[in-house]
Amino acid sequence: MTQAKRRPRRPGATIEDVARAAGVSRQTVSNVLNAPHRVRPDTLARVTQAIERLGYQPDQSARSLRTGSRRIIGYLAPVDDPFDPNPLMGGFLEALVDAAGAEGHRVLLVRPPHGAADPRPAIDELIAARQVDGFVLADVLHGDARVAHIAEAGVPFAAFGRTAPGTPQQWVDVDSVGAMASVVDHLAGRGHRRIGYLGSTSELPWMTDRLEGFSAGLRRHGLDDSPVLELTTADGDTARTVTAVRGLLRGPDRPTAFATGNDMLALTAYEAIRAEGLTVGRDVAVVGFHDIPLCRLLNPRLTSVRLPLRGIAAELVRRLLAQVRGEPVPGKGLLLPAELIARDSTPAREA
Amino acid sequence: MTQAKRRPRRPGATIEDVARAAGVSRQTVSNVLNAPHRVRPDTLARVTQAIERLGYQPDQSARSLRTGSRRIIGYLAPVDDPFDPNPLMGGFLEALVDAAGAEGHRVLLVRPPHGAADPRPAIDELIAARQVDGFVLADVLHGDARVAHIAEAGVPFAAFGRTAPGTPQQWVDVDSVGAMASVVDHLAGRGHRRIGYLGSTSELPWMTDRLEGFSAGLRRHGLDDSPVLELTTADGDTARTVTAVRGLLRGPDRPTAFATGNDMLALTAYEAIRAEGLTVGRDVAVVGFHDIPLCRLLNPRLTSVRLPLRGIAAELVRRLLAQVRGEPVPGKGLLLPAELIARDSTPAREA
DNA sequence: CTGTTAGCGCTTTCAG
DNA sequence: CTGAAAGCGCTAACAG
Repeated sequence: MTQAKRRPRRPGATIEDVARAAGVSRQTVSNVLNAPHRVRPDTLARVTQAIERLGYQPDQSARSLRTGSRRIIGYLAPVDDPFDPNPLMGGFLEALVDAAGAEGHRVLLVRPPHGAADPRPAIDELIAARQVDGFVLADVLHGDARVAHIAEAGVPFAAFGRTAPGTPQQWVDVDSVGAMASVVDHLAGRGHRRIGYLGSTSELPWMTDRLEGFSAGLRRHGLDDSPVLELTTADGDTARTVTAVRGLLRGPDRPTAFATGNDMLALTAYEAIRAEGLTVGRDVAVVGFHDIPLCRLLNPRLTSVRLPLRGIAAELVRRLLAQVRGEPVPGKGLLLPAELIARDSTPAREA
Repeated sequence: MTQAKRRPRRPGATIEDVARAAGVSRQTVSNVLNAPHRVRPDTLARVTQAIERLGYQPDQSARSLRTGSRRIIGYLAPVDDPFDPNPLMGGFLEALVDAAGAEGHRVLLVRPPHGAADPRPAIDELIAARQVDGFVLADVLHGDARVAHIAEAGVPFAAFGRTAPGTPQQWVDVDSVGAMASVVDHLAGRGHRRIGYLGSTSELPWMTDRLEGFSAGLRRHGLDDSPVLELTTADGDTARTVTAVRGLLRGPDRPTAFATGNDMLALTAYEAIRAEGLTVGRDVAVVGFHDIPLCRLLNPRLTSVRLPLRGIAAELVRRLLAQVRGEPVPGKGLLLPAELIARDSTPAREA
């Protein structure tokens, strides 16, 4: 009685319970779980059945203590930038949880406390308490302080976004250049010869990549000496952006299509086009970037570039766990292609 | 040497290292951490210093194994509905991580594997592996299967959204009725007498609450016998919604303002208003709901209702941990007020 | 192929 | 107030 009182254990079955139920010893049960091939088939069946019946699962804390593997991945979420609403936060996180789950790992969310900018203490705590096997980072920039810190601590990680040359090249990223070039392909294929680009002044690598891809696309189609219209505007200042786009639409060589750096900018383009009395899609085609859910709700529905989030997540998990397990890992980063989702904002044009 | 080889331990310091460094025994170090008052001040100082110096933190697995407390909260994320983009996924999750962190807990993400609809196996695994102390659920509906399942398993939980009468009333929710009534207050205060409502046909409780709050607000201002304009349309069918709203705007008693069930519907209202050649804000005021980042980017910037996500998260964590610790918990749910953020889409009107 | 033994790092009685 | 001893549930050596 006192003993029962003393352990406030949840009704969870222990390995011993299973062993007793199956008439074997603890270690046999352990073997069934961790090295099934070393157990005789009939014994295995009996034990497996007992496991099922009792709903047994090893206590992860005990297992971790013993093996050193936590089966948990720490996810360092980016701080959401309200001006470039992050498609990652929704879709990528889901993809990451799925990918980790497929490998028997869970995802623990890490964020510096509200107000604190430096994520390193939060990272250190997790490492010191040995709560994670490694980290996945999103929105990684070249000189990312988090990467440097984690790398120095000698903890495995994998980054969504290219890391600096000096640090481990454990990253996966979207081929933004190629993606934006394919946007130009798409528009050129629909007969557009004057294509504007609506980007952002931000120096974020993916933003500069998109502009670069746009230029490359124009060149590929011999449009680089046709009126190239590049417009970079201050983030968040929608009204000014609308004005600028309207100016372009009134100019002599009015663009018949716009490629944009993200879906919100595409929305701004919609507004400017309408303000000029033109019809989006028919008069001026628009392509967004990110393919956030909003795209399907706009009128006309917005053609956009969908990031391969599931692929990225899977690849990140694969690389991270390879490091954790001490398996050989590719020493180079990986670039994944994005996919253009054609919708009503870029209709096929009459010849 | 063989011994060193055999344990692939991360360089983390152990309690023994600290004890040795401070010249005390292990248990004294443990006491310093878990019962500081039982340690002599000078000893405490010496040990604390050693802890700092070594960057020591208790191994969470070992601690969990011993105490039974995991210091981890499982978060059951809602499956994101593309037609009612969930403001929770971003803001609420951040708020939850913060609130949990303030109580020394971390957040583990739970989702059924991609494709699988039933979240219960995922929940059961977590419980059986004793990986979490309890759950926080979001987007909880009255007859929520997850709640029933977790409650039956006898595991502590706290829900964002009201649970059914039969189940434990461990929930926190937004006062949607009051919030929408205050939207009417806001509009009535700006002189509007004919206010339309743009909602959704969905039977989601918060949506019906918003409509109810709208009606209550009208009544409060004696507007309930003025032309009450309620419009419920099918989710996602933007084009049809625009048409319907345009119809209202052409009618005899044209509304001068719209309250809407969410920000995307407000965006649809913008579109309809413009299509009628009217100006949003000046001719027709619009109020959204959720205050997603988009609100600040629209032109004019959208007045919207901001959910008290931080308050909700804090209260959920408080209630959950009270259960975990066996402290008394309030047997009733809690309703928190939302806040109206006035912007340019509802300008003060000239008399 | 199965059973015995030891110990991961920590907290918690219980004596001193 | 501090030291010794036990054991949480599990896995990995080794012996049978």
